[in-house]
Amino acid sequence: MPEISHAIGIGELARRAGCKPETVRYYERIGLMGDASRTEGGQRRYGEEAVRRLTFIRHARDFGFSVDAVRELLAMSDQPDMPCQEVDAVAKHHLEEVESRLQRLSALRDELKRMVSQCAGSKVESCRIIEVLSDHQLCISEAAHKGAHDLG
Amino acid sequence: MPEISHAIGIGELARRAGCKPETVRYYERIGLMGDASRTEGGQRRYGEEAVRRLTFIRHARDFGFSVDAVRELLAMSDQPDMPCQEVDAVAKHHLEEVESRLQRLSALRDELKRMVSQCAGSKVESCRIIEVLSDHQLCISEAAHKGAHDLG
DNA sequence: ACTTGAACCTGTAGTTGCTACAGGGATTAT
DNA sequence: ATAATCCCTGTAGCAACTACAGGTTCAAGT
Repeated sequence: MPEISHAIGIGELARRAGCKPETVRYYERIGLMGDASRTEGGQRRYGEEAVRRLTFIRHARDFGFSVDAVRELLAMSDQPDMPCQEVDAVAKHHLEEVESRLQRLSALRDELKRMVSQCAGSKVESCRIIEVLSDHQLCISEAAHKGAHDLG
Repeated sequence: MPEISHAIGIGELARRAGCKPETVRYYERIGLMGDASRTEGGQRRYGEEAVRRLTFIRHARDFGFSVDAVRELLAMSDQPDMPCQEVDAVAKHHLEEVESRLQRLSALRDELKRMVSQCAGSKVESCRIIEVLSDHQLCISEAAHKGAHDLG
Protein backbone atom coordinates (compact mmCIF):
# COMPACT_ATOMS: atom_id res chain seq x y z
CA MET A 1 0.00 0.00 0.00
CA PRO A 2 1.44 3.39 -1.01
CA GLU A 3 1.89 6.03 1.64
CA ILE A 4 -0.68 8.74 1.44
CA SER A 5 0.88 12.10 0.82
CA HIS A 6 -1.65 14.59 2.18
CA ALA A 7 -3.09 12.40 4.93
CA ILE A 8 -5.12 13.98 7.69
CA GLY A 9 -5.99 12.85 11.19
CA ILE A 10 -9.41 11.92 12.49
CA GLY A 11 -9.92 15.34 14.03
CA GLU A 12 -9.54 17.27 10.80
CA LEU A 13 -11.59 14.72 8.90
CA ALA A 14 -14.38 15.17 11.40
CA ARG A 15 -14.11 18.93 11.28
CA ARG A 16 -14.23 18.94 7.49
CA ALA A 17 -17.40 16.87 7.44
CA GLY A 18 -19.01 18.67 10.32
CA CYS A 19 -18.96 16.04 13.03
CA LYS A 20 -16.80 14.77 15.87
CA PRO A 21 -13.99 12.21 15.97
CA GLU A 22 -16.14 9.98 18.15
CA THR A 23 -18.73 9.90 15.42
CA VAL A 24 -16.15 8.86 12.83
CA ARG A 25 -14.92 6.04 15.05
CA TYR A 26 -18.53 5.06 15.59
CA TYR A 27 -19.14 4.95 11.81
CA GLU A 28 -16.05 2.81 11.46
CA ARG A 29 -17.30 0.45 14.14
CA ILE A 30 -20.68 -0.01 12.49
CA GLY A 31 -19.08 -0.45 9.09
CA LEU A 32 -20.11 2.79 7.37
CA MET A 33 -16.59 4.12 7.07
CA GLY A 34 -14.30 1.15 6.50
CA ASP A 35 -10.95 0.77 8.22
CA ALA A 36 -8.56 3.67 7.85
CA SER A 37 -4.83 3.24 7.31
CA ARG A 38 -2.74 3.79 10.42
CA THR A 39 0.51 5.45 11.35
CA GLU A 40 3.23 3.38 13.01
CA GLY A 41 1.93 4.60 16.33
CA GLY A 42 -1.55 3.37 15.46
CA GLN A 43 -3.33 6.64 14.67
CA ARG A 44 -5.81 6.80 11.80
CA ARG A 45 -4.88 8.71 8.65
CA TYR A 46 -7.34 9.66 5.96
CA GLY A 47 -7.31 10.95 2.39
CA GLU A 48 -9.76 12.95 0.30
CA GLU A 49 -11.89 9.91 -0.47
CA ALA A 50 -12.69 9.54 3.22
CA VAL A 51 -13.69 13.19 3.40
CA ARG A 52 -16.12 12.68 0.52
CA ARG A 53 -17.55 9.50 2.01
CA LEU A 54 -18.03 11.00 5.45
CA THR A 55 -19.57 14.14 3.97
CA PHE A 56 -21.98 11.94 2.04
CA ILE A 57 -22.92 10.11 5.21
CA ARG A 58 -23.41 13.30 7.20
CA HIS A 59 -25.55 14.88 4.52
CA ALA A 60 -27.69 11.80 4.16
CA ARG A 61 -28.13 11.69 7.94
CA ASP A 62 -28.93 15.39 8.04
CA PHE A 63 -31.53 14.69 5.42
CA GLY A 64 -33.09 12.22 7.78
CA PHE A 65 -32.02 8.99 6.12
CA SER A 66 -31.56 6.22 8.67
CA VAL A 67 -28.16 4.62 9.00
CA ASP A 68 -29.53 1.53 7.27
CA ALA A 69 -30.72 3.66 4.37
CA VAL A 70 -27.33 5.33 4.17
CA ARG A 71 -25.74 1.90 4.08
CA GLU A 72 -27.94 1.01 1.12
CA LEU A 73 -27.11 4.24 -0.67
CA LEU A 74 -23.40 3.73 -0.09
CA ALA A 75 -23.54 0.17 -1.36
CA MET A 76 -25.25 1.45 -4.48
CA SER A 77 -22.87 4.32 -5.05
CA ASP A 78 -20.00 1.84 -4.76
CA GLN A 79 -21.33 0.15 -7.91
CA PRO A 80 -21.50 2.94 -10.49
CA ASP A 81 -22.74 0.73 -13.33
CA MET A 82 -25.91 -0.26 -11.59
CA PRO A 83 -29.11 1.40 -12.76
CA CYS A 84 -30.19 3.89 -10.19
CA GLN A 85 -33.78 2.80 -9.88
CA GLU A 86 -33.02 1.43 -6.47
CA VAL A 87 -31.46 4.67 -5.34
CA ASP A 88 -34.58 6.33 -6.63
CA ALA A 89 -36.74 3.89 -4.71
CA VAL A 90 -34.94 4.54 -1.44
CA ALA A 91 -35.29 8.27 -1.95
CA LYS A 92 -38.95 7.99 -2.92
CA HIS A 93 -39.76 5.88 0.09
CA HIS A 94 -37.99 8.40 2.23
CA LEU A 95 -39.86 11.24 0.58
CA GLU A 96 -43.15 9.65 1.54
CA GLU A 97 -42.08 9.34 5.14
CA VAL A 98 -40.95 12.92 5.17
CA GLU A 99 -44.23 14.14 3.73
CA SER A 100 -46.30 12.30 6.29
CA ARG A 101 -44.09 13.62 9.06
CA LEU A 102 -44.50 17.11 7.64
CA GLN A 103 -48.26 16.79 7.74
CA ARG A 104 -48.29 15.61 11.33
CA LEU A 105 -45.88 18.31 12.31
CA SER A 106 -47.84 21.14 10.77
CA ALA A 107 -51.02 19.86 12.37
CA LEU A 108 -49.12 19.97 15.63
CA ARG A 109 -47.94 23.49 14.94
CA ASP A 110 -51.46 24.69 14.28
CA GLU A 111 -52.68 23.04 17.45
CA LEU A 112 -49.87 24.57 19.48
CA LYS A 113 -50.56 27.98 17.99
CA ARG A 114 -54.20 27.63 18.90
CA MET A 115 -53.22 26.59 22.41
CA VAL A 116 -50.85 29.46 22.91
CA SER A 117 -53.29 32.04 21.61
CA GLN A 118 -56.10 30.76 23.79
CA CYS A 119 -54.08 30.70 26.96
CA ALA A 120 -53.93 34.36 27.92
CA GLY A 121 -52.80 34.24 31.50
CA SER A 122 -55.84 32.66 33.08
CA LYS A 123 -55.57 29.83 35.56
CA VAL A 124 -54.48 26.30 34.80
CA GLU A 125 -57.98 25.21 35.69
CA SER A 126 -59.30 26.71 32.49
CA CYS A 127 -56.20 26.31 30.39
CA ARG A 128 -56.83 25.16 26.85
CA ILE A 129 -53.42 23.53 26.55
CA ILE A 130 -54.02 21.11 29.38
CA GLU A 131 -57.53 20.57 28.08
CA VAL A 132 -56.47 19.78 24.54
CA LEU A 133 -53.79 17.38 25.68
CA SER A 134 -56.21 15.56 27.97
CA ASP A 135 -58.93 15.35 25.38
CA HIS A 136 -59.82 11.81 24.57
CA GLN A 137 -61.58 12.72 21.34
CA LEU A 138 -58.52 14.33 19.85
CA CYS A 139 -58.11 12.89 16.40
CA ILE A 140 -54.78 14.08 15.01
CA SER A 141 -52.64 11.49 16.67
CA GLU A 142 -54.92 8.47 16.54
CA ALA A 143 -55.78 8.66 12.87
CA ALA A 144 -52.81 10.11 11.07
CA HIS A 145 -50.16 8.15 12.77
CA LYS A 146 -50.46 4.45 12.21
CA GLY A 147 -46.96 3.27 11.52
CA ALA A 148 -45.25 6.56 10.72
CA HIS A 149 -44.17 7.38 14.20
CA ASP A 150 -40.49 7.90 14.53
CA LEU A 151 -37.81 10.03 13.03
CA GLY A 152 -35.69 7.44 11.20
CA MET B 1 -58.29 3.57 50.57
CA PRO B 2 -61.64 2.48 49.10
CA GLU B 3 -61.75 -0.37 46.65
CA ILE B 4 -62.10 0.79 43.10
CA SER B 5 -65.27 -0.50 41.55
CA HIS B 6 -64.56 -0.46 37.82
CA ALA B 7 -60.84 -1.11 37.99
CA ILE B 8 -59.02 -2.19 34.87
CA GLY B 9 -55.75 -3.99 34.28
CA ILE B 10 -52.64 -2.58 32.71
CA GLY B 11 -53.47 -4.11 29.34
CA GLU B 12 -56.80 -2.37 28.95
CA LEU B 13 -55.37 0.89 30.28
CA ALA B 14 -52.66 0.74 27.67
CA ARG B 15 -55.12 -0.14 24.92
CA ARG B 16 -57.40 2.73 25.88
CA ALA B 17 -54.55 5.24 25.70
CA GLY B 18 -53.02 3.74 22.60
CA CYS B 19 -49.80 2.28 23.93
CA LYS B 20 -48.42 -0.94 25.38
CA PRO B 21 -48.30 -2.29 28.92
CA GLU B 22 -44.51 -2.05 28.86
CA THR B 23 -44.79 1.65 28.19
CA VAL B 24 -47.11 2.11 31.17
CA ARG B 25 -44.70 0.28 33.46
CA TYR B 26 -41.92 2.38 32.02
CA TYR B 27 -43.85 5.57 32.77
CA GLU B 28 -44.40 4.31 36.29
CA ARG B 29 -40.70 3.62 36.68
CA ILE B 30 -39.70 7.11 35.58
CA GLY B 31 -42.37 8.70 37.74
CA LEU B 32 -44.80 9.95 35.12
CA MET B 33 -47.60 7.66 36.17
CA GLY B 34 -47.37 7.21 39.92
CA ASP B 35 -47.83 3.90 41.66
CA ALA B 36 -51.02 2.02 40.86
CA SER B 37 -53.03 0.16 43.44
CA ARG B 38 -52.53 -3.59 43.38
CA THR B 39 -54.63 -6.71 43.71
CA GLU B 40 -53.75 -9.24 46.43
CA GLY B 41 -51.75 -11.11 43.84
CA GLY B 42 -49.77 -7.98 43.01
CA GLN B 43 -51.29 -6.98 39.69
CA ARG B 44 -51.86 -3.31 38.92
CA ARG B 45 -55.40 -1.96 38.83
CA TYR B 46 -56.37 1.42 37.42
CA GLY B 47 -59.34 3.76 37.43
CA GLU B 48 -60.55 6.45 35.06
CA GLU B 49 -58.13 9.02 36.41
CA ALA B 50 -55.22 6.88 35.22
CA VAL B 51 -56.78 6.61 31.77
CA ARG B 52 -56.99 10.39 31.58
CA ARG B 53 -53.44 10.87 32.82
CA LEU B 54 -51.97 8.32 30.44
CA THR B 55 -53.96 9.76 27.55
CA PHE B 56 -52.60 13.17 28.41
CA ILE B 57 -49.07 11.81 28.42
CA ARG B 58 -49.49 9.98 25.12
CA HIS B 59 -50.98 13.02 23.42
CA ALA B 60 -48.26 15.29 24.68
CA ARG B 61 -45.64 12.80 23.48
CA ASP B 62 -47.39 12.47 20.12
CA PHE B 63 -47.24 16.23 19.91
CA GLY B 64 -43.50 16.00 20.29
CA PHE B 65 -43.17 17.19 23.88
CA SER B 66 -40.20 15.57 25.57
CA VAL B 67 -40.78 13.46 28.66
CA ASP B 68 -39.31 16.26 30.75
CA ALA B 69 -41.71 18.75 29.21
CA VAL B 70 -44.58 16.38 29.92
CA ARG B 71 -43.42 16.14 33.50
CA GLU B 72 -43.57 19.92 33.76
CA LEU B 73 -47.01 20.05 32.21
CA LEU B 74 -48.27 17.35 34.57
CA ALA B 75 -46.86 19.12 37.60
CA MET B 76 -48.66 22.27 36.50
CA SER B 77 -51.94 20.58 35.79
CA ASP B 78 -51.77 19.04 39.27
CA GLN B 79 -51.99 22.56 40.70
CA PRO B 80 -55.15 24.01 39.16
CA ASP B 81 -54.92 27.35 40.97
CA MET B 82 -51.63 28.30 39.46
CA PRO B 83 -51.65 30.90 36.72
CA CYS B 84 -51.01 29.20 33.44
CA GLN B 85 -48.30 31.49 32.17
CA GLU B 86 -45.80 28.75 32.69
CA VAL B 87 -47.87 26.27 30.75
CA ASP B 88 -48.02 28.89 28.06
CA ALA B 89 -44.26 29.34 28.17
CA VAL B 90 -43.61 25.62 27.78
CA ALA B 91 -45.99 25.47 24.84
CA LYS B 92 -44.51 28.58 23.24
CA HIS B 93 -40.99 27.28 23.56
CA HIS B 94 -42.14 24.05 22.03
CA LEU B 95 -43.89 25.89 19.23
CA GLU B 96 -40.63 27.53 18.26
CA GLU B 97 -38.85 24.21 18.12
CA VAL B 98 -41.61 22.75 16.03
CA GLU B 99 -41.49 25.62 13.58
CA SER B 100 -37.76 25.32 13.05
CA ARG B 101 -38.11 21.59 12.57
CA LEU B 102 -40.89 22.23 10.05
CA GLN B 103 -38.67 24.53 8.06
CA ARG B 104 -35.82 22.05 7.93
CA LEU B 105 -38.19 19.26 7.06
CA SER B 106 -39.82 21.09 4.18
CA ALA B 107 -36.41 22.08 2.81
CA LEU B 108 -35.57 18.39 2.96
CA ARG B 109 -38.77 17.49 1.19
CA ASP B 110 -38.09 19.91 -1.64
CA GLU B 111 -34.58 18.56 -2.00
CA LEU B 112 -35.82 14.98 -2.03
CA LYS B 113 -38.45 15.85 -4.62
CA ARG B 114 -35.82 17.44 -6.78
CA MET B 115 -33.63 14.37 -6.39
CA VAL B 116 -36.38 11.95 -7.28
CA SER B 117 -37.49 13.92 -10.30
CA GLN B 118 -33.97 14.18 -11.65
CA CYS B 119 -33.19 10.50 -11.30
CA ALA B 120 -35.03 8.95 -14.21
CA GLY B 121 -33.54 5.48 -14.44
CA SER B 122 -30.08 6.36 -15.58
CA LYS B 123 -27.00 4.81 -14.02
CA VAL B 124 -25.75 5.44 -10.52
CA GLU B 125 -22.71 7.05 -12.07
CA SER B 126 -24.78 10.04 -13.10
CA CYS B 127 -27.37 9.92 -10.35
CA ARG B 128 -28.33 13.26 -8.92
CA ILE B 129 -29.24 11.79 -5.54
CA ILE B 130 -25.77 10.45 -4.90
CA GLU B 131 -24.34 13.66 -6.27
CA VAL B 132 -26.41 15.92 -4.08
CA LEU B 133 -25.59 13.92 -0.99
CA SER B 134 -21.89 13.98 -1.76
CA ASP B 135 -21.80 17.66 -2.53
CA HIS B 136 -19.55 19.53 -0.23
CA GLN B 137 -21.09 22.89 -1.07
CA LEU B 138 -24.53 21.87 0.02
CA CYS B 139 -25.85 24.57 2.26
CA ILE B 140 -29.11 23.42 3.79
CA SER B 141 -27.66 21.33 6.55
CA GLU B 142 -24.65 23.38 7.49
CA ALA B 143 -26.41 26.70 7.85
CA ALA B 144 -29.93 26.02 9.03
CA HIS B 145 -29.13 23.54 11.66
CA LYS B 146 -26.98 24.87 14.42
CA GLY B 147 -28.54 23.59 17.60
CA ALA B 148 -31.96 22.48 16.39
CA HIS B 149 -30.95 18.96 15.56
CA ASP B 150 -33.01 16.39 17.33
CA LEU B 151 -36.58 15.48 17.75
CA GLY B 152 -37.27 16.08 21.44
C1' DA C 1 -63.13 -27.80 42.15
C1' DC C 2 -60.12 -27.86 38.56
C1' DT C 3 -57.94 -26.68 34.47
C1' DT C 4 -56.73 -23.96 30.77
C1' DG C 5 -55.07 -19.89 28.67
C1' DA C 6 -54.58 -15.22 28.63
C1' DA C 7 -52.95 -11.62 31.10
C1' DC C 8 -49.78 -10.14 34.34
C1' DC C 9 -45.25 -9.77 37.22
C1' DT C 10 -40.00 -8.43 37.73
C1' DG C 11 -35.72 -7.79 35.93
C1' DT C 12 -32.60 -7.31 32.45
C1' DA C 13 -30.91 -6.45 27.94
C1' DG C 14 -31.63 -4.55 23.34
C1' DT C 15 -32.71 -0.61 20.12
C1' DT C 16 -30.83 3.94 17.40
C1' DG C 17 -27.36 7.18 16.75
C1' DC C 18 -24.56 8.94 18.75
C1' DT C 19 -21.77 11.42 23.03
C1' DA C 20 -18.76 11.45 27.03
C1' DC C 21 -15.65 9.95 29.80
C1' DA C 22 -11.18 7.47 31.85
C1' DG C 23 -6.66 6.44 31.56
C1' DG C 24 -3.33 6.05 28.76
C1' DG C 25 0.06 6.67 24.12
C1' DA C 26 1.62 9.50 19.80
C1' DT C 27 2.79 13.72 17.38
C1' DT C 28 4.13 18.23 16.89
C1' DA C 29 6.02 22.72 18.11
C1' DT C 30 9.12 25.26 20.66
C1' DA D 1 13.46 17.89 26.03
C1' DT D 2 9.25 18.92 27.12
C1' DA D 3 4.75 20.76 26.87
C1' DA D 4 0.55 21.02 24.39
C1' DT D 5 -2.33 18.84 21.73
C1' DC D 6 -3.77 15.34 19.45
C1' DC D 7 -5.13 10.46 19.32
C1' DC D 8 -6.08 5.51 21.13
C1' DT D 9 -9.33 1.75 23.24
C1' DG D 10 -12.98 0.50 25.92
C1' DT D 11 -16.81 1.31 28.44
C1' DA D 12 -20.86 3.61 29.99
C1' DG D 13 -24.44 6.92 29.23
C1' DC D 14 -28.45 9.48 26.78
C1' DA D 15 -33.79 9.30 25.20
C1' DA D 16 -37.78 6.73 25.10
C1' DC D 17 -39.06 3.00 24.72
C1' DT D 18 -39.32 -2.36 23.27
C1' DA D 19 -38.55 -7.17 23.87
C1' DC D 20 -37.58 -10.87 26.00
C1' DA D 21 -37.15 -14.81 29.88
C1' DG D 22 -38.98 -17.25 33.36
C1' DG D 23 -42.39 -17.27 36.54
C1' DT D 24 -47.28 -15.93 38.87
C1' DT D 25 -52.20 -14.67 38.91
C1' DC D 26 -56.75 -14.13 37.16
C1' DA D 27 -61.09 -15.24 34.94
C1' DA D 28 -63.77 -18.31 32.55
C1' DG D 29 -65.30 -22.81 31.20
C1' DT D 30 -66.32 -27.55 32.37
